[in-house]
Amino acid sequence: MAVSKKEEFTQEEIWLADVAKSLSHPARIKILKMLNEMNSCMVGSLVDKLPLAQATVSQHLKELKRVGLIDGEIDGPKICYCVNTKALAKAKNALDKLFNKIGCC
Amino acid sequence: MAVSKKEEFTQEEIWLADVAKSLSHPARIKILKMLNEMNSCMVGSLVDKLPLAQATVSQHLKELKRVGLIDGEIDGPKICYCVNTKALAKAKNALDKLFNKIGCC
DNA sequence: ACGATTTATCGTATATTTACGATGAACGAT
DNA sequence: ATCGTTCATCGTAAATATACGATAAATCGT
Repeated sequence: MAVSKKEEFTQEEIWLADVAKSLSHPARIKILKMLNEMNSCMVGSLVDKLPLAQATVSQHLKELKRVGLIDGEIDGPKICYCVNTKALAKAKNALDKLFNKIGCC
Repeated sequence: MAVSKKEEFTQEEIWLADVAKSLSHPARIKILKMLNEMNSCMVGSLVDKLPLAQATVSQHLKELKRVGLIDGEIDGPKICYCVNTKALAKAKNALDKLFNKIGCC
């Protein structure tokens, strides 16, 4: 795009769009599910179960971390990722609010 | 990307990611709100209230239509867009389900 | 039929996303 | 101190997204 017009919207709209963007790839949806289902949340475990290279998984984790949906905790040479339940709740509430608002035409 | 790996995920994950993608731009968030708030849902009315050119708004509408969140109804030379409440409810339920599933690590 | 109005589509430029191999940085173990 | 393990980052290539002006298509009114 020539220039982004995103800054012309409200902070709430920009933030919500950003959260949606972080959920806009099936790998990231799956990662969020896996972080909850698996005992271990090391990056290697995720890479093993995803059809993606380690570098790519790391990029997806970075995107989820960017919007705060997950946190990474250093554990020796490994890193344990986990869902940030607070951020998750905030996102859920905002999306619920949006969906409730837009009912019908 | 060299090649998309999206087809390696479940249909549910792909679809949910697609819905999230359609919500991943503030203009599209705003359009959904406006379609509900405004009496008229003609494209021209949307263009008037958005900081974007007509062609760009049309593109955003196309994206929302692609995933089924809105429908367009021909009304003479104009087109009246409205939210598809059924698709909206489906999206809301799927997102709720996802958010409820992923609690904590 | 003609002109005005409304919206979609085309063409295009630039930015961002997705993907991977290679490399680097941090740590534990020997 | 060195080696293997783990993960992030860099560099890069290709796909997709965003934005706009210009143009086409459809419709209504005259």
